[in-house]
Amino acid sequence: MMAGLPDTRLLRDFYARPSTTVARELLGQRLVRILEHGQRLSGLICETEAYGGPDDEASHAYRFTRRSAIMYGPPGHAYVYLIYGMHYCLNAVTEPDGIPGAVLIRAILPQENVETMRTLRTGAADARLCDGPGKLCQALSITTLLNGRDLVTGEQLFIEKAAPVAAQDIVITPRIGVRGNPEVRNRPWRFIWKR
DNA sequence: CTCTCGATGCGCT
DNA sequence: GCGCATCGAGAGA
Repeated sequence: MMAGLPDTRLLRDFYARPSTTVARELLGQRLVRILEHGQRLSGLICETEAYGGPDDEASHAYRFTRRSAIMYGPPGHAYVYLIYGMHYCLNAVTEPDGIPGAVLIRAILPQENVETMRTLRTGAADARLCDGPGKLCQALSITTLLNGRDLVTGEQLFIEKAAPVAAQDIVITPRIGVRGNPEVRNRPWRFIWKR
């Protein structure tokens, strides 16, 4: 970025906080993907989930493995993984370096260059373009090629500060697809922006 | 609208 | 070899 120009990108300190705080505050922020040919795709984040470490059996970082290592590393990086052999999921790594955590981005409201997203998601109705973690990755052309990218300094994937979301417009529920003991299952770690 | 089910590759035990 | 932080198609209500 050019010195002297206003920078709206979320900075390292934003991510270096508890995962639940980051998950809540990511609502309303703008996820930006710059394609190889320079086209800018974006959408406002409207659904997130927080994931923890060894105290959270629903999290990949429940154990330290090669895949989950990134969640133990410095905040503000992308964690992208393949699920069910065909869909990708995008997370932002949270918590200070050494403390595991991440926020799964589950849905966005498409904003810029929606025509391109439609091309990447042929057959999907507009209302269904980006309303799931695998869907938004397909719409924004996000794959494991972007795993580990720095969201604070990178050029192809980052998050910009946008209008804050009022607390009254946020619905909080347990996370989707989580099994295991009820205490973990029922944690209110899913955040939805109801517009 | 709801429910069920198959696809498909890889990380981990 | 098992199971997955999912999606879309198809059936039924």
